[in-house]
Formats: sequence, C-alpha cells, structure tokens
Amino acid sequence: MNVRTLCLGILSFRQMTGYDIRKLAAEGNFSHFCEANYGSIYPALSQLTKDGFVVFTDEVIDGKPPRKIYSITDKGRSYLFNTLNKQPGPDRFKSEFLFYSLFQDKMSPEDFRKLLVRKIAETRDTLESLEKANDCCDHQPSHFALGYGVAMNKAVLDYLKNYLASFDHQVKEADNLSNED
Amino acid sequence: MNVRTLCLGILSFRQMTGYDIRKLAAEGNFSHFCEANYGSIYPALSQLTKDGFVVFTDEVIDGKPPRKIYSITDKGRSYLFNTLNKQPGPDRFKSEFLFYSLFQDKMSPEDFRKLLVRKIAETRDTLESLEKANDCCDHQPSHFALGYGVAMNKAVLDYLKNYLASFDHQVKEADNLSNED
DNA sequence: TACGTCATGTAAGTCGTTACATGATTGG
DNA sequence: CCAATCATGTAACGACTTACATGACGTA
Repeated sequence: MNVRTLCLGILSFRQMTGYDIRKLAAEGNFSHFCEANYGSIYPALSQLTKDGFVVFTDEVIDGKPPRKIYSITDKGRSYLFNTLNKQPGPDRFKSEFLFYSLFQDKMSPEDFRKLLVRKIAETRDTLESLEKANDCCDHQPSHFALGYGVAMNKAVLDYLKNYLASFDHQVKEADNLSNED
Repeated sequence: MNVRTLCLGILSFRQMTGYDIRKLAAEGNFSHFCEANYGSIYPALSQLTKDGFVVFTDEVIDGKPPRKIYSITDKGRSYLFNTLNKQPGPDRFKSEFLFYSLFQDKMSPEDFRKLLVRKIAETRDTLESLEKANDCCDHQPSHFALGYGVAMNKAVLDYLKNYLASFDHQVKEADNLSNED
C-alpha cells in the first residue's frame, strides 16, 4: 500500500487537504497501521491529480492560509475498489526495540531495564490513545481497525510488564546471592 | 535499523554467509521484526567490509558452490554496541489488511469474510512457526523476542476469531430478517 | 530432465525520508 | 512577541525492491 493508494482511500471517506491527510496518517485513526509525511503526500496528490483520480478546489478565505481541498473522482473510486479486490500483502512489523533486546545480555541490567521501562510507557501511551479514539469512533470499520491495534498493544503491554517483573526478580536474586558471599 | 546494522548484529552471534543472513532475516528467528533481501544484504556486506566492520574468508570446497564467510571485527563489534546505546526508534506496524478492512462495508460480506478467513489462517501459521522456534530456542534474548511475537499474534488471532464469529452471527440475523419478509 | 536449494551479485527503478523554504494566523 | 498550528511544496538523498544474470549440486 503506497502513499498514493493511502491518500485515495482516505479521500474516499471525505474531501480534505493534504495537511488533513497527513494528520490522519501520522497522528490519527490510521497512524497505527500506516505512515506518511508531507514529503510523500503532496507528490502523491499531484500524481493522483494528473491521473484523474482526484481533483482539488482552491479555497481562498481572507485571514486564512489558502488551501487545496481534494476530492476523489469516480475514476479514482473505481481504481481504489479495484485494487481492494486484490488480496492484501502481509502485515509488516519492524521493531528496533526487539533487535536491541537481542543483545540484552551484552548490556548492563540497568541499561536494559531502562529500555524496557521506556517501551512499556510508550506502549501504554499508544494503547491509551487507541482506546480513546475507539471510544469516540462510530464508523464501524475504523472501530475494527482500532480494536485490532488495541488488542495488539494490550498483549504487548502485558508481555512487557510480566517480563519486567521477572527481570527485577532475577536481578534481586542475583544480588542476594552475591551479598551472601 | 538499516540492513547494514542488521547484518552486523546477526554476525555478532556467529560467522555466516550472506545467504545465511537472508534466511534468518526473511524466514528465521528474526523475520517477525525485520526484513532483508539479497538485494540489500550483499551491498550491505560490501559496505561493512569496506568500513572494516566485517571481514570474510573465501571458502572453496570441491563439489560445493564457493562461499564467503563473514565475521564481525572488533571495530564492527564496538560500532554495533555503540549504536545499541542510543535509544531505539519506535516499532513500525504496517497493515494492508487493516487498510482494506476500512472498506468492509463497501465489499460484499462474502469478500470480506474471505479476507478475514485468510488473515486468520495466516496469523495461525505465523503463530505456530513462532511457537515452534520458541520451543527450540535456548538463547534467552531470542526467547524474549520470539515470545513478544507470540503474544502479539495470539492477541490478533483471538481478536480476528471473535470478530469472525460476530460477523457470521450478524450475517445470519440479517438473513433471518430478510427471510421473514 | 527438471526442479529445488545453495550461493553471489548487479542494475534499474521505486519509494520514501529529511531537511529546507515560505508564510499566515492564533493564543498565551 | 513567541510558539504553535495551519498550510503547501521541493530537492537531495538514502534505502530498499524487483528483476535479472549466473552457475553448481542433489534428488525425484
């Protein structure tokens, strides 16, 4: 799913600006399963315009920055639903954290613990914002996608919290042993 | 975490060929949180060699294809542990499936159901292979990383199975209603 | 004999990131 | 007045994907 298709999909819900698209894709209800920056969105919108998949109207209002409001065309819509008929590629998960964790026995316990604690906080934040979005949301398909993210992050949070507990337990035991010497 | 660092990390466990690295990164115990193909691994290894982070020996054995066996150098190891001291970037999750699911009310129930069923099968497969790998594995950090994947995929599988059940239930009810007409 | 696996690599192209450039408005 | 937010874009670069190119061995 490239940025062009992402934009097209988002615009199929309602017309909006490139700025709005970026908000949804990088901070909003779509951000937990996709990504897009200005640097890819604006060129994508140009291309989609060239292809006739979207059109825009210039909105110039006094006292506001001028905006381009993009809408999907019939051609764009049929292109979108056509690609949606193909089967989706596999989910992709990339975790620098997990890569780092492979070397936990090469780090000091304090360093690895920090890593864990930070990750737990991060996951908790993500989870909270997904749950909040899920509560507000009445669009059923978005609800499904948000719930997916909630389920995933809950599981990860549990896993990490358990691991932290057992990690602390182990460190404590090791301390006790060394104190007995 | 670019492919160069990934290769360096993998080579810090043991010496191996580019072919082996690809296996680990695309099919093995690392594949659930990273990706790499030949097309990125071989150039990465050349670069790492130039930088003095790895060295290789040519292995030429009669009746076997010649291989280059790469090992990490001290310089490479210290570079690796240096980057490991920085804090890791956030996990990235991309799901074409979730994107597609946003349009479930625009598809026929049969089409969306197929999507769900396929995803469930896929998740079950991933989960099984992670669990199998986890059973065999005695390297504790890998165990942690695999467990993370297991937890995530279990949660997703549960979520999808529940959703499928409620989906089928709804479709059935709708059928009953329309039959009563 | 044909296919799968081992094994290494290149080249073209796609795609996206980061940083830069600009400028207006709003709210503290 | 300063910072944040709204708003659009470009350019350079980096990174990875895909397809191509090659070849040997084992096995069914």
